[in-house]
Amino acid sequence: MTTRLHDTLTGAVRPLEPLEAGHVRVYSCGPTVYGPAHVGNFRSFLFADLLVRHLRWRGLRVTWVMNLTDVDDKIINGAAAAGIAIDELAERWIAGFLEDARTLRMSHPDVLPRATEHVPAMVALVERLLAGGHAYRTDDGSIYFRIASWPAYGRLARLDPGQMRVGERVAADEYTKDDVRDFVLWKGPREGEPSWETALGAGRPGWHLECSAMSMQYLGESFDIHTGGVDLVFPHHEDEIAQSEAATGKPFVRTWLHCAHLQMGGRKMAKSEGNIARVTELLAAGASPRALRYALLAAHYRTALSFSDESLAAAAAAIERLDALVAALEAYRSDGPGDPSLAGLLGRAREAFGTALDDDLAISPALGALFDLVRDLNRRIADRTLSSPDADTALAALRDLDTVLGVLPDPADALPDALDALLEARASARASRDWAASDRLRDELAAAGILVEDTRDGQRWRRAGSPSGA
RNA sequence: GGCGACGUGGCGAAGUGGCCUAACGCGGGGGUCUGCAAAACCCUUAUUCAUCGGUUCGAAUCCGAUCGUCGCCUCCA
Repeated sequence: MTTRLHDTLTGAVRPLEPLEAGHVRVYSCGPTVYGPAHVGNFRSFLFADLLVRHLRWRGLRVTWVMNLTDVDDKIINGAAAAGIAIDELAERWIAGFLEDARTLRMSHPDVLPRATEHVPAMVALVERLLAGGHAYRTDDGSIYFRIASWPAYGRLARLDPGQMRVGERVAADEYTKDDVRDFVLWKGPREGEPSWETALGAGRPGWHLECSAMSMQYLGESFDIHTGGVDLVFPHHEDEIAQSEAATGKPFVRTWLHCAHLQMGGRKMAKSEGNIARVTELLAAGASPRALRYALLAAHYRTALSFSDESLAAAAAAIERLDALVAALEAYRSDGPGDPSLAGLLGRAREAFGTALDDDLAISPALGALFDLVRDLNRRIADRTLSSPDADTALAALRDLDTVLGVLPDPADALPDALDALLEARASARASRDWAASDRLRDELAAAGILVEDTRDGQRWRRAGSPSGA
């Protein structure tokens, strides 16, 4: 069984065949660190995370690189507005990004290269393009890529360069270039902007350049998968292909993966639309991190996903269902002989789950398989057909699937002594059938975020997940 | 003006020629269990897949038209 993925360039769903057997190289366009990322940005990061987790779960080695764009117009403007250096602004929001990523349980990329630390590699790339006749200088010290020198331009985005409405919504460029469609590789020095002294002269790199230079530095001139949001298809990735392939003469990326937009209020979530939600704000409003992760992951990556209070609440409820099962399995005790049907049940669930994700990361049927399993396990718990070891086996199976999803609660950590004492007090109150005391202690624990439930195995507890921003 | 995606129950979302009188999650209604509660389980909640027409023995799934929504062509995940 091989994972199949939809490639934007060819429009086909094809089996993933890594250039190096057993080792997949993945590059993901990361954040521009001029402010906090919104959850729409995180949809694309988490979809890449899902991809990486799934490939690793399938036993493949994955090298995952995600860039940090720490120099561009927005950062320059933002730093100027705040009266600080661009480095300072970038540092602040890199820290913010990493914090949000941790909160949302995103796997840590193997490399998080920063653009400002890779200027020499970018300069070298531009030199190759100049030497090959694919780039030219202008009077202000800028260097542009000559689209006319690259006939394949427009293939990724399926745009006909002749039909492009370039310039219509863009004021006449302040830089002078031969053709309005040419894109900048290197921006000449300007007053008040950071500048690097390089073999190309003074200036700073254009945005598209960094991804080509850094991806090729860490993953090779040809690599397996490149991910990003659909809004990067044009011009960003189109330009990356042109400058990379024109420089190396080799195919740049084998498979292009693009996730659709996260929508809020029926429109794409975007700062310019004013309809954004940020991780820290949502958490402050009471959202649970795992519910947020689930909400961003729960629809197929190539379909628009709507985000709302309702979707977050639904995600929180789904997470609660998983939490309740985990708590039930952890508390389950039975000396019974065990359930002979369990192994088959778990095997079929894993099979269905994996098969779904192999099909271009089809998350919906994968979640369907997961929740079918949840119901079947709950039934067995209610019917008490499982043995204690069976419960452990089932829990391990759930945790195995969760290697990919990353939404189950952490293994129950110890409670503070004070709360532990309340639990014990409640247990003895129940033993003496002192319902008033028992109920009062249950309320106290609930107020402390601990949900207590009574079963024939005695009372069991779990931490309350914050049910969305209710 | 060009290119593209999509329209499935109260909401979200699978399914792309017969096993679909349509998965899964959320929500609603009824029930079981329970000291109470919670959780869980059971039953129920679309004879229907934007509309119209066509192809086919057979269509949510293919074709055409119409209406509607969203996205890209510009910084953008």
